[in-house]
Parts: sequence; C-alpha cells; structure tokens
Amino acid sequence: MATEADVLDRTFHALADPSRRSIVVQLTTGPASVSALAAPLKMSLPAVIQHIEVLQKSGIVYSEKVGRVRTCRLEPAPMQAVEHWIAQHRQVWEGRLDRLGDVLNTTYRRIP
Amino acid sequence: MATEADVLDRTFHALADPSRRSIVVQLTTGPASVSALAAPLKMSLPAVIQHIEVLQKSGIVYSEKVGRVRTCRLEPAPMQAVEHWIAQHRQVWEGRLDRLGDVLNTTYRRIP
DNA sequence: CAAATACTTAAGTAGTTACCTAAGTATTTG
DNA sequence: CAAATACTTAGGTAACTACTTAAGTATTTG
Repeated sequence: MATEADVLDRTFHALADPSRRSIVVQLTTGPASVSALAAPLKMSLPAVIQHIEVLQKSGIVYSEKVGRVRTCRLEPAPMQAVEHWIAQHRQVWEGRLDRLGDVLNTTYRRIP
Repeated sequence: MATEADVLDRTFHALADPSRRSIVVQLTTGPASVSALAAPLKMSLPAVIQHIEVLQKSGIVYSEKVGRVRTCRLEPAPMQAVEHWIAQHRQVWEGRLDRLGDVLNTTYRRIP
C-alpha cells in the first residue's frame, strides 16, 4: 500500500519539474493525448512519455488507451493531499506567530 | 534572479523528501538549532546539514549563526507560492468540471 | 588553556533522473 | 494491404541525489 508520505513524496517530486507542471497546466483545460501534451515541449516523445509516467506514479494523472491514442486526464486526490499538507502546517506556523506574545508571557511566568 | 518557476522547482523538490518535510514540521513549532533538527533523524549530522541547505536554497528555511549555534526558522513565501500555484490550477480544473455540460452543448451546436 | 560542543568541509559512492537515439508494436487510413 | 500515425521499448549517458566517513574550524566551558 502507498502511505500518505509516499503520496506526498511522489506528488511533490512530480511537480518539481517545469515540463511536468506544464503538462499538468495543459490538462487543467481538459483531457489530452500523449502527442498533444508533447507538442509544446521541446523534447523527444519518449522523454514526454517518461514525464507522464512520473505523473501517473504520483496519481496526478490517469490515462487510458483507446485504439492507438492514449488519453490523459487529471486526478484531484494527490494535489489535494499536497494542498492539505501545506495548509495544515502553514496554519500551525501562522497560529504560532499570532500567539508569539502570549507564548513569551507564558514562558516568562513559568520561570520560578 | 530566481524566476517564479525556479522557486516552484526548488520548493517542490525540497518538500519531496520525508526527512526535509519532518524538518519543516519541526520548525512549525518554532526556530531550532541544526543539532535539535538532527536529533530525531536517523542519519549523520552532515546529511542533515545537506537537507537544511536544500531547504535554504528553496527559501523555505532561513538561518543565522550566533556563536557556534546556527538557528533555523521558516520563511512563508515559497510555501505560499506553491499553495497558490496549486489553488490556481485546481480552480481552473474544478471550474471546467462544473461547466462540462455547457461545454458539451456548445460543442454540439458548433457542428454545422 | 584543554576539552567539549556545534557545526562545517571534503571526498567518495550507490542509486536515480532526465534526457537522447534507434528500433520496435499496434492501429488506422488511403 | 501499404503507408502513416501514435505511441512504446530498449539501451546509453551525463548530471544529480542522498547518503557516508574522516578530518577540519570556531566557540564555549571547566
């Protein structure tokens, strides 16, 4: 089974490459074939396929082949996991800053 | 100058490693020294320093040395950039799904 | 001032990544 | 059915990653 950490590892890794992010952005406008995704990228088709595989392993992209055309589309869950992870920790961090004065007061009061 | 794409590249890459994410989580509870960050991790101190360097290059972490102690703390901007990037494209994607019926109608009407 | 502390630097290694070119395999289409 | 299309697989390479151990350098502390 893929743990939550594995999903975050693979999703953050998948999104760490500008070519892969541009594939994701393209897919936000709707499903697309492998060659349609490859068209704007300045690299070989096999290179694009490898990028799509990285996106698929993260779960961000799902694809199905019909005839000779493979159609790719986005899956929301992994991106939501990433967004949730960031939001969660940003909240703690921001909350901590908001209460910095209180924390200092508490700390000073604690010293006997 | 670091472009927006560079910031996203480096921030997504920095967060793609579980040890680095655990350093970030530790830092959400407040600034910490290098050895304090290293303590819960099962690896050598130089390895931890290398992880901190990756976090610093992304801008997620900032550090200052006073005496022989280096204190690390979080910087919010890069994580906000990532959160913004995801939210922005998720919005497009979700909007597209919401209007799927309309789009299909429009497409059919366009055929002469 | 010697010893302990808190990093820091250097150098090496096994594994991964991001490409490439060349040569496939199915699936349409004329 | 021959040719074009849309991938797919295989194999190679240069660069990068995530560690390691060993040997530093400052800075406190007893």
